[in-house]
Amino acid sequence: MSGDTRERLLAGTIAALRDKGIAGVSARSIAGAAGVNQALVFYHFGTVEELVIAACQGETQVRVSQYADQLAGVTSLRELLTVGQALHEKERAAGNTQVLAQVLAGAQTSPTLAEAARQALGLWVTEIEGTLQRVLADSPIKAALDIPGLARAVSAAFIGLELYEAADPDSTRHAMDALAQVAVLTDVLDDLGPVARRALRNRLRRSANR
Amino acid sequence: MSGDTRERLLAGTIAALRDKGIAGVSARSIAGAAGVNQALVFYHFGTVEELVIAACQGETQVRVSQYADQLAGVTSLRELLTVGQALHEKERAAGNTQVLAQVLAGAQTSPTLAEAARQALGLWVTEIEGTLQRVLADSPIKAALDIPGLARAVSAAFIGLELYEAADPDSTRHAMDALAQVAVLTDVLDDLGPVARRALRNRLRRSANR
DNA sequence: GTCTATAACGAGATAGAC
DNA sequence: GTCTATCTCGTTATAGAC
Repeated sequence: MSGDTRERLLAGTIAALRDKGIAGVSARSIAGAAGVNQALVFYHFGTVEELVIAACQGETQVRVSQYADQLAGVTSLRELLTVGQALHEKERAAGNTQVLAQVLAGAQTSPTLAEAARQALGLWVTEIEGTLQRVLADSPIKAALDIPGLARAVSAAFIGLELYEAADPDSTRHAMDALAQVAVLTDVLDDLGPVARRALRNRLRRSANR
Repeated sequence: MSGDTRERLLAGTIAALRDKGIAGVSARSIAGAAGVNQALVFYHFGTVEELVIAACQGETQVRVSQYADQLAGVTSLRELLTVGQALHEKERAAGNTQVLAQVLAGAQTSPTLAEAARQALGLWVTEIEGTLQRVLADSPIKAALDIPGLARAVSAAFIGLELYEAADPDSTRHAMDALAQVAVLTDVLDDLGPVARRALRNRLRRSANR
């Protein structure tokens, strides 16, 4: 039953990454979590690193597509933040953002791991970028913002928050709340009257030229 | 020459953490980077983990106090972002934010490492929080924001960006630029005329009550 | 495809000479 | 305080029985 073993190993890798971090993953810890023999890691994936890469890719694809529908329904920045927070909660429980964060930490050492992390994060970035583009389509602040860059900043910020949560859960909750307030602020900006709107546009033009 | 060896080991730990990540640090790799005998790790610090904790604490204290002066001179959010970017660049070159990120990644496994990361990040958070408080003292957006939470979010975001940079340097640069634009936006908000200012205040009050 | 056994090596940590 | 030598264990990875 080869297919089943492969799946078990992939799931076991996610579990090991989540529970022990990048420094704690090994063929043995993965096999233990998967409930299979250690040698099968090498039979099916060649090296531990290849297995980690495969698990990270597969998991991220599943997760991103799972949230694509919800993100497609978002119409404001505040809604986006709400979805983002729900996402963060679920991901935290399932431990998948942790996986991304740990692979990213491991990417420091290994170029192949770095490439895998880049691609996995790229999936999230694409999704967020599209949503931002749509949500801000009619906003006066759109012209002032580099949306692709913003999507990348948001993605990176979530990774940082995920890591931070392990060290200081209370602080992380505060941080999430603060981000929600920032989103409200931009909503307010979006919602100004025509006079303020014009002032804003001028002010932005001045800033851009400096 | 005990003091010297301790220093070498602490510096070697930073270097090892920077170059090999949390998964790659070991008594041997640290001793190699420090140019001392492997057994001295245990003589001076008991365990590898204790050494990592000591190095992280010491390095962060030095770094934070090094930037305290610059942060004290900041008077606007945009300036803060500029200082932040310069800080990020220098830290990147010296590899110290990396150290924090890697320790944070390792904090998943070890409660003692988690505590060390919490304290180290707390030093940055305190500094940033104080600066934000000062910079936003006269701002209409101050009331709408949870500044302690914001300081934590900013700190976590920088950690995420630091990790991201290893995997995708170009994207990270874009993200940093986008963040600078967001700061400009808040500066604009700060700089509105009295009419828009009042509208903003009302709008924020409504948002807060929802 | 899956298992056991094992080779080869690096890890943390300690004992003891100097 | 520093070194060498060593113990014990966990690691990757492979060979070969089933």
